[in-house]
Amino acid sequence: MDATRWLDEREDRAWRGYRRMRRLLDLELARELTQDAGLSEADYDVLSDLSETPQGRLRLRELADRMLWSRSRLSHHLTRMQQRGLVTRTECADDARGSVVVLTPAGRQAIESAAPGHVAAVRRHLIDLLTPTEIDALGALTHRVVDQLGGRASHPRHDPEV
Amino acid sequence: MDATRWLDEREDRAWRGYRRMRRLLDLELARELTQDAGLSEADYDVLSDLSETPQGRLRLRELADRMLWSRSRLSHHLTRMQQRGLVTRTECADDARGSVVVLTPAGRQAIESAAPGHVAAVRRHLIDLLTPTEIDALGALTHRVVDQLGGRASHPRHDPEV
DNA sequence: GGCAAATCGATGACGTGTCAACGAACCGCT
DNA sequence: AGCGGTTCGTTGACACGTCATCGATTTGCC
Repeated sequence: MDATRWLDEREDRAWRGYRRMRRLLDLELARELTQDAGLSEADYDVLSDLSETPQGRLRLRELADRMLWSRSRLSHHLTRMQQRGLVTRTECADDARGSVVVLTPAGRQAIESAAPGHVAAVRRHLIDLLTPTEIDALGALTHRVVDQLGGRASHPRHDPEV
Repeated sequence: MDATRWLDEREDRAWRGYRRMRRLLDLELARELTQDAGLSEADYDVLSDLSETPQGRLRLRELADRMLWSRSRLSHHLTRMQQRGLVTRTECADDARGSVVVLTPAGRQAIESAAPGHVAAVRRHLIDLLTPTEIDALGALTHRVVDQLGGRASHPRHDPEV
């Protein structure tokens, strides 16, 4: 019994479009970002999240959760960013296991000078191409999907089982 | 003159939602795919594109272009898939430089048994969560963005300049 | 207090993607 | 036919992500 409900024409169009947009948008934004600011998207996201905190500092675990990254990935990536002088690691006061990621002046400088161009690129290639209605629809739809996928769970879920 | 037009609340909601959905949806679909079919998303896409051709064969260049992959990436990936017996390489009749990727019976078997589950997952986590209006909006919006980014161009664009 | 279980972050091995470079073949022009 | 420029696909080195594992600590429970 092949009861598979394949995608109809409209669904297929949406799905293929989504995947294609996903790929092209990523390539282009990454390209402009490295070219204009010497940062990867990963770098940008780390710096961005850090700069949104009052102190420019976050517990490693907290940062990983916000970004939906594994701690391992973040740890590796921070090692590289640290070598470039964008962030530093500090001991965590209230938990001797933990470490705190801190934005360096150079890091803050980097994100602040990269942000305007990046936002402009996001506008140029996505936001400004949509109608207000579409913006709202996209916001609604994506959040619904995220909620359904359990947006709060950290990423490397060891399957809490049932 | 900091004339940067930052994202307003709605735009920000759409942009963050998109990125979060992108990440979570990918993780979940990849997880189910490996678990249920022993395939990565990359494997699935390669097999899927191949199986959509009448002969189950495509010029390497052609496949790379369709997938928006670099030839290098595809070549590396095919080497691995070939070792697993999912595809083979054949010489190209009308161009001695080229090679043709061919779906093996095992490869066809793999995609055919993986497809129903994958489509079901796409429905469960995305398509079936959207209203018909949203489906159409998503289709329209993504295609517009893709067109604007020059959807036809192969990926490693050596900037045709101007 | 004391002990098992869980959490935190780092690390090494490995799979995968990117980039630059290459040889081979094709194309267009003379 | 010959020659330069281009395209095809492969390869090796390197950057990045994942997974399993580890030591150190914290937490929960008795």
